[in-house]
Amino acid sequence: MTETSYGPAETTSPNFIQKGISDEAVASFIEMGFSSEMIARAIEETGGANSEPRMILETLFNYSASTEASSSKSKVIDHFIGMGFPEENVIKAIQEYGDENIDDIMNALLTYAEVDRLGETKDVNINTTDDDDNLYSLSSDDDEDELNNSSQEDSILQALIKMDYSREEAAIAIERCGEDASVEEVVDFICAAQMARQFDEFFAEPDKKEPMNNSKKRRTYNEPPRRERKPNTAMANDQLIYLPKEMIGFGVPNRPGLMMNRAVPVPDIACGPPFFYYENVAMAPKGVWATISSHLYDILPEFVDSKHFCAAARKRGYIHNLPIQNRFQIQPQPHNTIQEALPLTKRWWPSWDERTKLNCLLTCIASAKLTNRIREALEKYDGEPPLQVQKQVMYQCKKWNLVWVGKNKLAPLEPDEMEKLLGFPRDHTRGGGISRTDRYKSLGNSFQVDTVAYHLSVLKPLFPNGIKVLSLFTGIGGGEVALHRLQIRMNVVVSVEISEANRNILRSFWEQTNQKGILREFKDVEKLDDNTIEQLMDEYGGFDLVIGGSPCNNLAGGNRHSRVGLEGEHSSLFFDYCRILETVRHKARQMRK
DNA sequence: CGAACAATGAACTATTAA
DNA sequence: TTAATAGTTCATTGTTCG
Repeated sequence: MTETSYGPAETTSPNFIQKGISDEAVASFIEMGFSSEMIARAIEETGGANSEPRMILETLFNYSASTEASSSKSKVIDHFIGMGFPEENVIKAIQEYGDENIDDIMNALLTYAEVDRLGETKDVNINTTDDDDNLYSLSSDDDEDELNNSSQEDSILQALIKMDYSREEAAIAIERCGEDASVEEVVDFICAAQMARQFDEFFAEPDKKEPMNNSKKRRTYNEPPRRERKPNTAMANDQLIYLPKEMIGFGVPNRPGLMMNRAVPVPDIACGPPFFYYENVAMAPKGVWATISSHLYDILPEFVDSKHFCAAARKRGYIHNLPIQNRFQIQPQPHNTIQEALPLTKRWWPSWDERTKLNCLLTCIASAKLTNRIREALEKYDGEPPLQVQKQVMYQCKKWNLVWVGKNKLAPLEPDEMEKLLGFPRDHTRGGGISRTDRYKSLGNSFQVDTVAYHLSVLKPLFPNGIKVLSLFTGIGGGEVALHRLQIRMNVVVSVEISEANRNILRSFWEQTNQKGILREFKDVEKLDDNTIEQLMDEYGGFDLVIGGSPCNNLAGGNRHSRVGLEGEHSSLFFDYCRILETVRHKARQMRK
């Protein structure tokens, strides 16, 4: 990865920019995640100075498609890097053992990791090298209290911890699988255990079957501790759904734990068509997801953190009746770390800020005064500030998602950076008279496109001739952008969105991407009555997909004022989602007869 | 000038999980 | 304990447009 310019005054452009291709075009390719080398090659191949941006883009897509399909080697490399092994070790192992035998590579990597670890422990105090790469390699300094155990069992434990399993979980799994078990076996065990746990949690009925004072009742490890405080009585009889420790849903790319089938199948009554896809915040007040699930055919939510897809966290629950096999990612894939996604920040990132992922992108940003105060505080010190100061700065960085934009200079994300992290095209929310504040608001309330597209990708082979979509709470069109980037043709989109600014954004996206299908816009889900829905279905021949995430204002943790649960003023619109979905499904059944 | 709108910054707060 | 969290309200200042 070559760093080029970092400020408007710099004029050191890469060579290919002089060849008649506009800077903007090149910048947008880089924006999309293609490397300078690839772009140069694509320009060369499509006619040099005379090539058109469209042709270049097509060629670039072909590159990424072909590397995806033909190079099993790069796939294997990605696989192991995804597990958390350092890239250099992965390449070394593949050079040594080829890319065929996964087990051999795994064993080699474990050996390297072991060697590295022993090496590290010897020179613990020589940790303050100026090597920038240190920032981006996985740090495992926090394991210093457990040294000198080089048994196979321990190396497997280390590997599992590197894969982000908890020490406790990994240790239990190793114990159950026996000393001689391979890493794969242990991972399989953990996955099976996760599935079983999901199943148990969904079906366990603590209130009915066993009295709560039965202390023998086995508690799952992520069950919250019992409190003296009385639980919310409105929810006391509801079945609770617990959040999984690792928010990977039915699986995310490049990580272990991919499920081939749901632990709890979709009940017959909810099986498509039409398909539906519902989304909301994962960390809603207790009992909310149980209620949501009970209103959506008791389908178990899929909880996914978008940090597995991009450089920002976004913990969300999704309830849908889509198949889960053969999912794929949209291309080009987003950058995986803050430093890759925002390359201009890399230069200013201090070594004591170890973040590689941002926290959840919200609707509010930090004040300029705050970042200025931090700058003034940091300027007092020549080198690294004292630990206590570092700690306070990091607290603010994490709280407000600040990034380094200059020496001692922090700033909140710009709207275009949020667009990029969320998987939208550049300037998706720009123009059309929308204020900056409203851009933040709309973006903060949006889908993460790569995550949603991964789930929706299963629709591509099912609808080769395009689909008809009913999009509720459309917002800035996260679902539509996902479908577009999946190259699934949208024959009809009936969109319901209350905000005029957001409707404008979707309409201009529709025009800019030359959509041939019909875009029909409504304002208010509450006013979309059953008659209208049936008329629309008659007119268009039904819907193939009902997609939407209902308001989370009254569920979100950030809300100090009215976090009152699903019945809140805004969040209760969820019930309109249910009403509309059921109307569509009922009508669809009638139309099939 | 003055109304309307946009931006700013601070003070709010509690549930949940690890 | 620490950490995270698609947020709301309100006073104030800035900006635009007749």
